[in-house]
Amino acid sequence: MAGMAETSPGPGTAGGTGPGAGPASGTRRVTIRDVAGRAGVSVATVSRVLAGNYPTSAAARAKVLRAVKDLDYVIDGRARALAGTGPKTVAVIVMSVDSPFYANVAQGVEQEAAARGRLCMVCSHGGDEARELALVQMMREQRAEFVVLVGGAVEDERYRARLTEYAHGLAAAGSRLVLCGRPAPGPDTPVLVVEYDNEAGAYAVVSHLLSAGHRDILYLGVLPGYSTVEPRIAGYRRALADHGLPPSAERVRGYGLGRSHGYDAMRQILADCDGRPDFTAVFAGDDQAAAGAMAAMREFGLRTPEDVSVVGYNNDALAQDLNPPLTTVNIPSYELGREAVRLALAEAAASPARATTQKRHVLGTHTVLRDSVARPRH
Amino acid sequence: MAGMAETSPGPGTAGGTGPGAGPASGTRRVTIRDVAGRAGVSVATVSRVLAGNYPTSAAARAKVLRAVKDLDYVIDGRARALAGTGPKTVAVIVMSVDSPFYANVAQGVEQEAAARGRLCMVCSHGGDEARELALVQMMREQRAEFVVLVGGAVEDERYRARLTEYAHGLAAAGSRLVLCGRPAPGPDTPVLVVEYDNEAGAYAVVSHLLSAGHRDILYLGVLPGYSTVEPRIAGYRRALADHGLPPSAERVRGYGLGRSHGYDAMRQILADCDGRPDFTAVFAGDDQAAAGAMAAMREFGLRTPEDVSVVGYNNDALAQDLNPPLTTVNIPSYELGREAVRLALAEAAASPARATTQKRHVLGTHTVLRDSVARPRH
DNA sequence: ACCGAAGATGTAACCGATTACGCGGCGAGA
DNA sequence: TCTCGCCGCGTAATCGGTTACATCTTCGGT
Repeated sequence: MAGMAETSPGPGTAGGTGPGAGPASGTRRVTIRDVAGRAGVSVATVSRVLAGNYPTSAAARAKVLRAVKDLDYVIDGRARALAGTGPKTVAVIVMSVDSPFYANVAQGVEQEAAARGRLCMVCSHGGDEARELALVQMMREQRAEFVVLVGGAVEDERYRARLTEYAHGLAAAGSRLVLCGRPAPGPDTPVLVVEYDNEAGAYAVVSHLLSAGHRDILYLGVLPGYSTVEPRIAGYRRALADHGLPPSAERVRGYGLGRSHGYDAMRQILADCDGRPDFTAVFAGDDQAAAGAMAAMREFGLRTPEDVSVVGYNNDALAQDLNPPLTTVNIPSYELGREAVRLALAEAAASPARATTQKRHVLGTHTVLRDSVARPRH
Repeated sequence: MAGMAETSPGPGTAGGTGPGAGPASGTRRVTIRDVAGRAGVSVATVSRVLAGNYPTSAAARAKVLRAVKDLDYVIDGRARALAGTGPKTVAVIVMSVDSPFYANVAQGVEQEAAARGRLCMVCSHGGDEARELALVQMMREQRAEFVVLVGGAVEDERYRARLTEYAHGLAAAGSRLVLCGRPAPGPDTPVLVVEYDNEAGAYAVVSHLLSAGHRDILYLGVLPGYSTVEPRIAGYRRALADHGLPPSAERVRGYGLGRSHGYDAMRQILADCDGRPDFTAVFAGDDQAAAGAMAAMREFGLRTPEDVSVVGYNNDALAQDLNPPLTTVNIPSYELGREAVRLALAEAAASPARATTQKRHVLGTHTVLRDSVARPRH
């Protein structure tokens, strides 16, 4: 099907049989009543034929289908939704679809939702809290089956309170809030959480640097209070400590993630030390920052990995095309999205009445080894 | 807040309307009638207060607002849509949100639509035609104000026919089809088109190579019949011809775009010529392919741009992080999305009744110069 | 020939909003 | 004091579907 076989006279040409069948003038929308009239049956029969969930005679079915085709009838999704049938919709709200991480998560949600017969809305607020709020409200109004909120945020008390309000509001409407890549705002909030282990990923990749012989490792990209960044720094610290290094070995520098922040921060750092860094390796908060840092180092004549080793975080597509290809931590962004949907659906099946529980899934990370790490010079 | 306790006797007790008044357990959704009951006014008043488009007394307004807050009432977007008010929705259908180009266009549509009070659904079919069809159908059912279809496609007769059917179907439902980055399927189809000048972009970047002294330029990345690729090859050919080179100078090789195709094709080519290429520059069909080609060349000991110059197409974010940074053709992907929305809305304002016209906008491209081009060796 | 079950279809009551229409109350002008 | 007009508000029709319930066949069993 879907083949539009049976070259029906296109909607433009559909003249044919009926009275005033030409869609050319009739500006009113074609309703189920029109179909019923043309087929000579009742609206109930039309509805049943179209839904296919009730026995109908072959004769009636044929007449209805014919009328539908003649009139080019398209059922009204909103009316159908109002009546309680039709496909459910789910929503995913991200900061921006430009970023590969968000895009991947959104893609995962989309795919899994589509596979389960839901249609999916992807919306973005560009970091604007007011817009985020408006989006959640809209999804509540649309009676979205659940809302996936993805990405980190600065976890201050005010924001946590807001999240709690979202969750309760959604729950009250029979819906659900799913947090993706960010922790729950509190223990009693009815949210579903799908996370990945930020701290462990950081621990592993820093351990990799340590076992390559590095002792002076710079962490690049601070974002105070940010829920995805703090654990990475914590993992960095724990790795250092576990290898017997004193706290004085910690070097945490540079504000912000993303390419330009990484670039600017590294330029500043290298300028301050006159091009002779006191570190032999860099752990960048994300791959974009790593790319920026590498660009800055190149400008100072520092080669990767001969002079300074570099590792990143995220395993963006770009990581493999840097020169040299970047060793980094893979986060299962796509799976994160799929899992969010699965979790929400499973939860809805388990307790259809009202969301009250909180569930949490943690997906694993792993470091992917490429060519940006070597043993330190000395 | 969102405390939702407030000892309200539960929605439904106010009017005592329904047969078998809801038992304590069945948490029915709170409707406008519940609000009216609690506020001691009629549903009309509630609606008017909430819409704010009709004079209401301060007393009534206060009571209604109070009841809304107490009951945590959220208006039903579907019912409102059915009644003909509420925000309109627009849809954008892409191949995948993973790809930077699609993501950018989607972002542009999203932003512009949001700025104009529409809510926006982003959906993707992974190149699956059946799914694309289903998506368009769904958007028709949702009565989307317009549907943006983005990206190239192989332009065979069958596909063109399909597009024509989409357009007519949407037009019949009072909606509109907007094509983004792809030509109209025919002159009489009611579609809106926003394109960028593929051919001119290719012409410009190849001219850049030519004026740097290159005479042996390889085009990499064929995709027969594909609407975005063919013009690039045409531009390449025209540039060569305009510089007085004979058709025999044309070298068009390699099937497919994307990183892996570029990598594989270049490996094959270099293997065939034993690492001694008969070209001094490469024009890759997109930046990803350029990245792959550069990786392959590196494996053969060929440096960019000292041994071979490289240019790409798209100006993906990745282009600036390749080593060396890639000279490429910028396409205004973000603007493409915004313009699609503007065009559709302008058109809808112009002829509210029924879409019948076809409009076309072409956005410009420009080449961005970076470090991947040098004068040829000899 | 009669009765009841099963099957197909029609009627009308929903779903939850918006809004045209009509009515009561109140202030102003005669 | 009696209208007239306006303002605020309630009643009910409407949007376009779904579906419980009633109705009308038709058919098999005895």
